[in-house]
Amino acid sequence: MRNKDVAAALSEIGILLEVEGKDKFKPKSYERAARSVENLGEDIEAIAARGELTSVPGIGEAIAKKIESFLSTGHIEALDSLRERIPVKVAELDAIPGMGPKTIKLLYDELGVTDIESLETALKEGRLKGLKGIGPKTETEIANGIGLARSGIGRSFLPDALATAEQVMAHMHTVGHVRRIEVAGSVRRRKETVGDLDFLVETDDEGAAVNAFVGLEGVADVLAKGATKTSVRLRSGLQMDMRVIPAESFGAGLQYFTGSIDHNVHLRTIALKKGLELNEYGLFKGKKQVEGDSEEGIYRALGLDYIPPELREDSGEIDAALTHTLPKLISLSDIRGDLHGHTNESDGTNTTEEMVEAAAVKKYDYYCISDHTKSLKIAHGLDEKRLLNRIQEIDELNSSGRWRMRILKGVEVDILSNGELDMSDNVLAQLDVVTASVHSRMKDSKDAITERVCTALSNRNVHIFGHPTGRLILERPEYEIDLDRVFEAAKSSRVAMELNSHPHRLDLNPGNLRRAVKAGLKIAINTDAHSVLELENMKFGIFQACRGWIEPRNVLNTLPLKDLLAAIRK
DNA sequence: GCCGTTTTCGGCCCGACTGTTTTCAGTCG
Repeated sequence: MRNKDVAAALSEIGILLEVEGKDKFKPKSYERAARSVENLGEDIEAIAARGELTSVPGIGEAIAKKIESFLSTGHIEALDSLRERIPVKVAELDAIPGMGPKTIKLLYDELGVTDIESLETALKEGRLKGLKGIGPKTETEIANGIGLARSGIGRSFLPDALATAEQVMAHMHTVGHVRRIEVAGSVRRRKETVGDLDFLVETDDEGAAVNAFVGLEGVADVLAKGATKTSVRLRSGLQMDMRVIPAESFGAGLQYFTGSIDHNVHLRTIALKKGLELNEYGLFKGKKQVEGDSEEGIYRALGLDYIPPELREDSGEIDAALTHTLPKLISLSDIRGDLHGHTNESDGTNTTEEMVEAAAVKKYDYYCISDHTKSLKIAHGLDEKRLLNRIQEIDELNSSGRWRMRILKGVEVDILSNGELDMSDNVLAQLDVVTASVHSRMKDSKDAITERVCTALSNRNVHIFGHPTGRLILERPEYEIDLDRVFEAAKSSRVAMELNSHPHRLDLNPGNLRRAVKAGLKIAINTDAHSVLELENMKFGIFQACRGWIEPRNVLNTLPLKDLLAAIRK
């Protein structure tokens, strides 16, 4: 059972209640709970098993009971009876831009529309005409919305979104009469994937800024164009919003549009309790603006330490800011080396020397070459003989004196299905850093994978557990694994958890990073680079580490070489 | 339905834009 399924069920209850229209606030509770579950770092089943569901923000007694029922039976009675009363695929219809609960209800009551198919038929037959509140433009909007929903345009990976944002900002600077432009939203929070881009602009010529924005290369559609807010959709499907904000409100605007929504709601509640009011134009006492030009000022005025965007998920950061216990987050400059990288000896594209040279340019103190092992045939993995040759080769490179940086001898050894390692112990013992990873039989049972991993980590030659959950974002879910047991085993054998920095992996996720550190484990932030270019992915690992509240002292590869080697020695 | 430095009841973020309206409801973020 996946968190996504639980979130979808809660969200459906929320939308159905909204369509029903009896209560204004109940639907919001379900939607809040659904968001909370969706963004949970941990498997909801594990939390339920501990009886701690109500400790999740937005989940109280009633919703906890419903989740438990869903986990054990696959059903929620309240959802079943709602579906009976309103037999409409509300999630499907709600996903159409421009369609909300009121429109769904109207179309169901008047035309019997229950899903995208019947909506399309009703449109084609012209049956929407004459309905109260639906004119020709709304009809067109719904028709276009169906196309968008069908095209399945979803979320973009952070690196792609960031690259687009950089291009937009550069262009706006040259033609948009822009004094200042920032990207806010989930991009600024460095989420793994983002659904749209939010820009904040300070300008001396609003008209010029708006025209520059709607005239950007690749704009397919202008969704809204007002005095301060403009929305466009690119041909790629990505939606971009721009808000024009005056200088005295820029910090408030940045804070507001960075979100997350739950962080903001929490912040506004604190403001209200202090007799203040917070909106995108500032922090107000009555009509008087108390703060607004800087984010720092707003947090300070609310009695909070400054909260970095990566932490703004309403997952404890506001309490920590109140009590001055926020983490001192890691940054890219804390990283002294990279402990996981491939070469063309296995499935990488560059030679060992090319990878080493590129790592040296980064002024690392050390770089670890860790190719795959023999059972990963598709990656041309190394057997004992080839690995021994590599050891000798790296010794020679180190003694050549060509680099000040130390090249570490490593391997990414496969964890076989019985928990044994795909390389003999006496060869592993000759290496500096051994990362053990799962690359096969990912659909085995939770018990099988957990047992297999715990066995592997008990091998005294293993230093790091690579990409611990095996997920590929937007592509492949995590394999089922009991991380609590794995963390326990890793703690007793002094094995670190990898934070794999590849933007499609980012494994461990933020919630699991926090739990790993809480369990007393060290984190190794590695690129797993398969090419020189991928060494740049370290920054995405750092973003993710920040989202996981990681401090430099939690991380293995912030240590100088000597300390690193001492730390992993067993 | 959730939640608590106005705590177990009574609130619940709030502003911008659009379309179909003659003053506002619905959607969105």
